[in-house]
Amino acid sequence: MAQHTSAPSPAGAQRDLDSPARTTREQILEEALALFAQGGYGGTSLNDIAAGVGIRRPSLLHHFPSKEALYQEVFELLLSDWFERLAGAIGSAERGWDKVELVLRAGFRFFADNPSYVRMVRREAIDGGQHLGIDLASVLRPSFDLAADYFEREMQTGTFRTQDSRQLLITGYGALLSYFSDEPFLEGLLDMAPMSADALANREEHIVQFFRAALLP
Amino acid sequence: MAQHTSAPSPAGAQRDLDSPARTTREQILEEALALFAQGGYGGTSLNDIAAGVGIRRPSLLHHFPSKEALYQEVFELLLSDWFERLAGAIGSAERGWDKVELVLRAGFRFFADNPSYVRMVRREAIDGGQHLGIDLASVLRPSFDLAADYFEREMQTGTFRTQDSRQLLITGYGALLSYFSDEPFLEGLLDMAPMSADALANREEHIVQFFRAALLP
DNA sequence: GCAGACCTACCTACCTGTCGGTAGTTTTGG
DNA sequence: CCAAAACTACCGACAGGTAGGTAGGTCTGC
Repeated sequence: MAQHTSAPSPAGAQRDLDSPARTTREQILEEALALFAQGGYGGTSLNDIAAGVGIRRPSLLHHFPSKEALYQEVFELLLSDWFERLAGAIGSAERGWDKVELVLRAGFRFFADNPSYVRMVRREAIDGGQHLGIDLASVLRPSFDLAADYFEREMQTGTFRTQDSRQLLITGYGALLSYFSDEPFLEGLLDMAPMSADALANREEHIVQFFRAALLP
Repeated sequence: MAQHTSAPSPAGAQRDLDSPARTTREQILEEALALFAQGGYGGTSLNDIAAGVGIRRPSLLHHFPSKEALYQEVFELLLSDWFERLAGAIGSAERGWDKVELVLRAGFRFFADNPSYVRMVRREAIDGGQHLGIDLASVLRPSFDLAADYFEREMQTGTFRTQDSRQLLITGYGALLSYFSDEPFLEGLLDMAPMSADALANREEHIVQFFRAALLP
């Protein structure tokens, strides 16, 4: 809330031209995202983040009042990116299985593009939102309920097999997120790097095919 | 290694009679499991663990040489419990879907009985085994490969639908673990407590039914 | 000249692990 | 049989290190 909207740049003028010239604030957010995702809240020090940006810790604290405030802002950025990216697929006019596949693929690709997001969300889901002012579950709950309603409607018309829609969503959540959040572990379980283009294509097709088999009568 | 083999008890005499009278060492392991699962390695201090047992930190370090050694022993205990509990289901003589259902249910119930185990494993999977001498993936890999072989054989005989067996296992892993590891998050997403008997029964039936639908032709 | 960005130096709180010592029990040997 | 020796379990105090956060000064660009 109360977006500072990139304080230093005059009025958001030519931002696309000098895109590599990010403000220090943006660099901090970027570095913080990567490190929080990698090491969690407690496992990441402000020194690490500052060093990654190339400044000292007090300079970082000039841009953000505290570690917790920085973490919250990273998380808010994450959530707004998430909603923005999935809005198209969710709001699409498709029906039945086509829409599910659309959302599934959009989610998968978003997570593949932003594995750090997945790891941060997963950590927060495990911890139960200790470092977060906002409650992750209450933010996601409206979408969750809408999705459950969608499945139930399609089940009643016979488009999908009848089953517990919320359990289905939880399973989908687990299938989508686990691959990215547990990538360091899967790395040792598979013969190929989980984030390679080939492996990602495999995974996406499997998920789509798997859910189609479970949903269509 | 170099097992001390329960130093205090004289010669392992009547251990079953005074089972509630656990040794301090056992109490430490128990408390450490709960706290490591809840807060992770970095988020748990030896003071917290010692306080939970009712002793001071130096006394705890009398029983374990270091925090890392304690963590490793907790994890080894976890893994041996895991293998012991699932050995029956995995070694069963059943074939085809019946065996999959057996293992699925055995795993589910083991995790339901030991949610702390799931949370510790999940944290380790995310972190990639930073605090562990052993590598989780290499320990689990033989079972993983055996399971993949099993699925592939059953697919070739037409018992199961043909699909990527390793992707299938990863999806099963995600479906089973996520429910327990992310319980604090799911608590806010559902209307019932995820670990209540009703909710657990729901979840178990969903998983079994879901995988049956995806596997059977 | 002044505001924003950055710095060094410092503070307090907390962490793990060690040291020296104590009380009580077990082992040993004469 | 019993006292000396050894061992177990515990503790308070401390050392060394790192964390987040603050105070105050310097530099730079408008």
